[in-house]
Amino acid sequence: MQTQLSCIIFVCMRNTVAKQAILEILYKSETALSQTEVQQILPQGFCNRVTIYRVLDRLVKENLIHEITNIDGVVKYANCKKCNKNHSHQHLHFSCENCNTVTCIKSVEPQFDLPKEYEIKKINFMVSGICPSCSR
Amino acid sequence: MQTQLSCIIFVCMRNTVAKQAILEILYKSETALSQTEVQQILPQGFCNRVTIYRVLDRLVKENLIHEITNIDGVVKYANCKKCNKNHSHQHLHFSCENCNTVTCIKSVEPQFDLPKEYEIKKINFMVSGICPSCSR
DNA sequence: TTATTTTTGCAACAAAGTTGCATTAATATT
DNA sequence: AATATTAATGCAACTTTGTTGCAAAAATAA
Repeated sequence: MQTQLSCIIFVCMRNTVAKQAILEILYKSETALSQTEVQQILPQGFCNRVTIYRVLDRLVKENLIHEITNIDGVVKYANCKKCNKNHSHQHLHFSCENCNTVTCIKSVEPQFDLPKEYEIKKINFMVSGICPSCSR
Repeated sequence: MQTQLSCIIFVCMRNTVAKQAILEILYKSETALSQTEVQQILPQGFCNRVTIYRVLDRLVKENLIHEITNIDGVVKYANCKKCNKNHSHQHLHFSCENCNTVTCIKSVEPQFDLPKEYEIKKINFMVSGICPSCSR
């Protein structure tokens, strides 16, 4: 099974209305979105909030989106449009205290060396402050 | 007012029993601790959990400890023993999926350049996986 | 068209964290 | 040393985020 949606091709997971809608929202969004924010964008009563959580989980597993834990602890999701193929997600994320948006800064990948005894599975590089639009 | 406690000198905040105990726990700990973990170390019924949250907040304001948002969204706190004087907290934190500990790796400070339009206030560099003790 | 398997909705729950307010404790003042 | 002041605490109630089990519905496969 293989289905085409606006920007990308995906396989494996069932192609439900909820999945299509949520994926489309994330691919159109310039910023990372939380479950709550996705729900606010979806038409009222479109689907249950648990469904949104579950769809987001599956999209992560399929490497179509990635998870970012914001500095306030809330998880946000961003599309993998310009992410590296290896899905390390080492790029920086900026969280604006003012407008409360989280943005992927895919051009900035902080470099570091960790002793090889550490087995790295996930990276979450988060910087918060005031974003360019809010600071002018 | 100025009081001496085991490792450091602090000013300003009232020197309560709860504060002393919590600060001491954090200065003796090799790993970052959550509110829940601090509570488990304190003697049973030592103080209310809300008090722990509030003491932790105040210790952060006084730059005696720093906040780390773990990859699972839970906030942990670590002492500032070997932190830079500027309190940027740019060092890496490692979260072990296995033993669920978060450790400051103060010797590793990932480097990056962000356009100056971004006003940086907080840094949260988090890497998760398997720590050395769990991987052997 | 039917069988199979995944997805969804619902209700209930859990964990982390916050708030308001009255009481208590620390510090400052006299 | 006694009292006044202000900060810290306890308690109860609440909010938000996220999770789980299970029956019903929807996708896909046969």
